[in-house]
Order: sequence, then structure tokens, then C-alpha cells
Amino acid sequence: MNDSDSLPDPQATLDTFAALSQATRLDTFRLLVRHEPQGLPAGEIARRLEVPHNTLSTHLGVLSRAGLIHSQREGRSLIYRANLEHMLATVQFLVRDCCAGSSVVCDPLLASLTVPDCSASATPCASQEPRNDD
Amino acid sequence: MNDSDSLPDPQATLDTFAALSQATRLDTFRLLVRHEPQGLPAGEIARRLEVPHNTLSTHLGVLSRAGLIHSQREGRSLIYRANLEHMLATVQFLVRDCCAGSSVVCDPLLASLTVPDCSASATPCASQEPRNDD
DNA sequence: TCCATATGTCGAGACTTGTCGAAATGACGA
DNA sequence: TCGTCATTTCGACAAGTCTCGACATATGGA
Repeated sequence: MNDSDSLPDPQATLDTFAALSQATRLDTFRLLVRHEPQGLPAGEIARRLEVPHNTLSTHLGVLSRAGLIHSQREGRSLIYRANLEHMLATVQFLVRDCCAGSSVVCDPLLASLTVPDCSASATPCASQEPRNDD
Repeated sequence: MNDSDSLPDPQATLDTFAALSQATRLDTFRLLVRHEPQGLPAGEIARRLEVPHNTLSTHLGVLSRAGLIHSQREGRSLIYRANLEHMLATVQFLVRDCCAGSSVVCDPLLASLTVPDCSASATPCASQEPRNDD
């Protein structure tokens, strides 16, 4: 969307889907999404997901290379955060295909994408506290 | 969405991403999206993508089991069509996570999702003819 | 019924991915 | 500098996936 990452080409899209097609990694990404914008340190993710730290580290590497998350050192910890813009760019890459083919197909798709749970934006549907489900 | 398919649970989401994380399958899905709502017969897809018919058949099976496409017999051919609602449901499954975590994060994401290329819907951005790029 | 066309299923080989113990790196405090 | 904590890298094995030849099934027409 803005800078460093992802004008999504087919290969980037492929990597993104591959990254999200594994249970531990999908869980990791969802966990990080729920903890935006503070993020979580690698060890904390491993503990919550009950995955050995070295296994998780491998998965974090895959997600990171795909552009779905990024990390930042903070003392001894590496804080990981979800990169929502990348997710968005990937979705748009697919939507754009549909769009170019037919707006009759595209419009209802986009329409239903705009009004899930809380988009009204006047009334936030949840507080900004991270939830404490794992 | 409506009926048969996909209140997306994590496993369905996993299957969907796994289906789209392989080059031939992503190409197949995009091709079908561009050919909504007419669809394409299996043999025609194999020809355009230059993939042996049995290999393609396997991939069509994966996409089909994931709910991303469906088929309909027409004479000797099986016509395949993209199931955009499933794609949509999958995306919403992820967006909902973000939404529940924080509307500050959610709102801009949804906002940018609503206004790509042609959503205005008064002026279709493309004709309904399928494009002829493969 | 027989043949041609369209598509799917099976099975084997090559390749890729996931997992986890053990060792390495990096950061902090004493 | 040394010890400790947080995380990553390495290496090996098990498990899974992709591909494609050969065969099977389904449809329609002569």
C-alpha cells in the first residue's frame, strides 16, 4: 500500500497464502492481529500457542518473509506485529481480478466486504484492549 | 453467506489458503474469477494454463473441496465456476479478528477495502465480456 | 453397441515442508 | 568478562504434496 512492502505480484500472493495455510502460522497471525498495535514477543506467542520456541521461530520466519508480520527488537525480546496492510494488499489483488472481469460480480462482493460487524466507525464494536483468549 | 457453504471455521480457512498457495491453483482460480459468471470447462482451463488434464483435475479437486469453485455438467464437459462468496467469507473471517481487537485498526482496513478500482457501481470499470488474456 | 471425446482416479517417484533436539547468536546485568 | 535469558539456526527424520503415465468412467453420436 504505502512503501516498503508489497505491490502484490502473483509470487507474493502465493507466499502469503502458503504462509497462512498452516495451523500454527494462521493461529500466530490471528493472535497478532488481535494484539495490534502493541504486538507480542516471540516467547509469549510460543507460550500461548503451546509450541516449542524453535518451531515457532521457523514459522515466524515464514510469516515474516511473506510480509505478513514484522519484528522489532525491544531489549532482549523481539516484538512481532501483524502487517495488516499486506493482508489487505493481497485481498485487493484478488478482488481486482474479479473487478476487471465484471462489475456485476465485483460490486456485491465489495458491498458485503464493507459492512461486517463494526465498520460503522461511529460505534466501535470492541474496546482497544487486547482480548485475553489465547 | 447464504446456504450450503462456509461459515468459515479455522479449518475451512486453512483449506482455502492451502488451495490458493500453489501456482497452478491460484492461476486457475484467477482465470475462473475473470470468467464469471459463465465459467470454463475443465479441458479449456487445462489448455489455457498448459497443464496436463489429469494434473489439472487434481488441482480442481483441491479447489473444489476447499469450496473455492464448483462445477456443473454440461453435455460432455464439466463447467467450473469461481465461488466468490467463499473467498469473501474467508476474508471476513480474518477481518473480523482484527475488528474485535481494535476498531482503530479495523476501520482504515475496511475503508481501503471498499474503494478499489471500480466500486463506485455507477460506472462499471469493465465490460462483462471475459478478457482474453489466459 | 461401438467409438471418440471429456474428465476423473490410482499409484509411484521426486520434491517440499513441519517438527524438534542441540548448538549458536545476541542482549542485558553483575 | 561471565552467566543468563530470549531467540534463531542447523541438521535429521517423518510426513505431506506435486506431477504425470496408465487406466477408468461418463456422455453423446453413428
